[in-house]
Amino acid sequence: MATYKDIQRATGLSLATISKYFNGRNVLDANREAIESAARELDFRPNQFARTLRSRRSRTVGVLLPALDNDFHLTIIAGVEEALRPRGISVIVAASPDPRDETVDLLMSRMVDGIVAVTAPHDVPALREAAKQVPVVMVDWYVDDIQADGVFLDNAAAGAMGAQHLLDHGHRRIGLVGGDPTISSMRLRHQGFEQALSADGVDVDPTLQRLVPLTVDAGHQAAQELLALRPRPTAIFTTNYELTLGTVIALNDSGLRIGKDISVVGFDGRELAHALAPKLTVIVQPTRRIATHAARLIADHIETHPERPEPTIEYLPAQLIPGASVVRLDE
Amino acid sequence: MATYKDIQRATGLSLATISKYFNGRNVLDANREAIESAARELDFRPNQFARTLRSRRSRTVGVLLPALDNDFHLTIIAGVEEALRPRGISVIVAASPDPRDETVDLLMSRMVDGIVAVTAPHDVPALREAAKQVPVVMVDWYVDDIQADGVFLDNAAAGAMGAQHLLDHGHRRIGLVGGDPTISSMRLRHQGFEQALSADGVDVDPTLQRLVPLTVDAGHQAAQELLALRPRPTAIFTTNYELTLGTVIALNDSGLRIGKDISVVGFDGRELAHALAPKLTVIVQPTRRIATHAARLIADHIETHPERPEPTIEYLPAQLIPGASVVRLDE
DNA sequence: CATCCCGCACGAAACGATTCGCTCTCAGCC
DNA sequence: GGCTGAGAGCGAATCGTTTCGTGCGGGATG
Repeated sequence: MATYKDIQRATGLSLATISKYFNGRNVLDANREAIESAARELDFRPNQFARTLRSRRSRTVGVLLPALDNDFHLTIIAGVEEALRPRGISVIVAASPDPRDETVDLLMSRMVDGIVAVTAPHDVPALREAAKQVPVVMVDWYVDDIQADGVFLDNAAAGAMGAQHLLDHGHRRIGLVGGDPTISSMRLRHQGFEQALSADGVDVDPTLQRLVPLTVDAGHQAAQELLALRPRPTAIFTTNYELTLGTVIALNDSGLRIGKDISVVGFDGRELAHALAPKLTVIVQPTRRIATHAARLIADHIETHPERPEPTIEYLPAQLIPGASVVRLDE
Repeated sequence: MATYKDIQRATGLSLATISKYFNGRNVLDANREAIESAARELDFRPNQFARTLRSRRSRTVGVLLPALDNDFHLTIIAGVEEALRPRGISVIVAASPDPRDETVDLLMSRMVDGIVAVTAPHDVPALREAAKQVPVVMVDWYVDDIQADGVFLDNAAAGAMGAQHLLDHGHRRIGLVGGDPTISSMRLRHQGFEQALSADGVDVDPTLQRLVPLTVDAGHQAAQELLALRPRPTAIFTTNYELTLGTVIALNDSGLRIGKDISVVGFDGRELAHALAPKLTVIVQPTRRIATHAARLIADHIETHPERPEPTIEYLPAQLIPGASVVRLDE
């Protein structure tokens, strides 16, 4: 690998000038050309590690995740990488299911210039520290008392949207398969759901609700329980993709026909929704755009280094993709 | 951030000794304890960049991908990261849809210790170069004439498996929705399919085959074309997830009932397969295990540095997950 | 015409580790 | 008792950049 020294030998310029060139600062036209041709000749690329060591900037951002086993998290990585690549910023992935802070430390020891954090609560102390040193953007999971930007789905509105759609079709006895309320997004979707019911004068009935871990199996079981109730709910709303999947499987197994015998509004999984017959009506979040926004916030911070204005929190709206899984109930 | 110098100040040891300790080499017990307590005290973590600059080892592997928009690629990232995390190796993601080699160069300039390459043909020249400098493991896409390990699905067997399952159920007129044969995996699945037919004495009929780009829309259209044939194929085999999705949608739209009026064997998408009613019979590849194997090969190379034995190529078997989408044809 | 800047270039000192020779100690052995 | 060699420590050089403090030449200014 060629170094500045090789370029120096070829051009006669000082290392400082060469450095300037590669950092986009002004250099005499003649020198610029000399450097460019030498660099081309030598197939030169600046050594990132030397750069980072000296300048303490790595042009790398870390994506911090609790796990890597679901589509949401994977899509976040993809979106961030895609948004940052054109700016010449690399992405380093760090995931940790176990409740230790060392993952954040790992990123910090790699001198990331910023962190996109889809974090679970256990990482919070280290993350709070990290946020004092580099820009942090929170995604999906809300954390209090932290100097960080955030990009979130408007979860309450998403929950309300699902409920409202069912209410508009005449449903009053609506089952909910929701997630553990210690997860902020799940809590908010649940709240939105209940508020929409109340606003329409429908009593909130806790026996129709199941708040469970975010797995297919848990969703499956929760849906089975709801189906066993008498009278049965006329509709089920699920607030997470895995739960939706479990619910759909439970309904198929039960012999009930979605969109005929029972109505369903699912969450995320546009592809799945489209492939089912009848197509599933779902609330989808703009995951890719969430990632892109987060990446943009980070990149802006990195490029305009010192100034750190007040944290920005963005809420992106969910969207209802109509299928044929909701029956209109005539009174 | 504390440095070796701070530890030196605290312990009175030389930098060389401290370095030894942090590289797992032997140090007197007394010194070991002194360093450990000083490090704890100072919350010390060695600076990765200084390390890498000097030692030319980064404890980082690059994952090179043509895109980040499908489940296979994302799962590869996840699997590699998960397998490497316990070994203290980080993952850096590089994706590039456009036919330039600079992505590989990016990884090399980040001094990755190895590359897991799910690459498209355009990256090949740079990748070949890279393979001379660091261990490379190819995944999914086969590349000739390269000094690299490989982990692949046994694609021919997978293709044969799908065909055989349909043959065993009495199907003779089997439509194929397959992928562009310039993609090695697609070509092999196709070949396996045809060989299974021939071995069973069934003529290969090109009019029943559609080899198209790997998108839902292309699959949708290909399936529509097959359905328009007279006589209609009694079964369709798809050799890729996106194609499966498109085919299922086309079948639903057509009003034909999968598992009654027509049989289907899909590819990948275990979740989707499970949620459909009736469940879809699919051939699935062990994507996560492919990633894990690739990661292990890389890690082994990294940890036993100098020796580079003959390339290892591993083939992992696909698995047939039975659903209820294949009818038994009685003659 | 002397003066003041401004834009660039330059040499040298970091950045924080690893590594290359050496030196020192001490145990084992004939 | 002297010789040998293994094991561990040490100082100094080094990796490839960035950055700081200067110096220099020339156009604008009064």
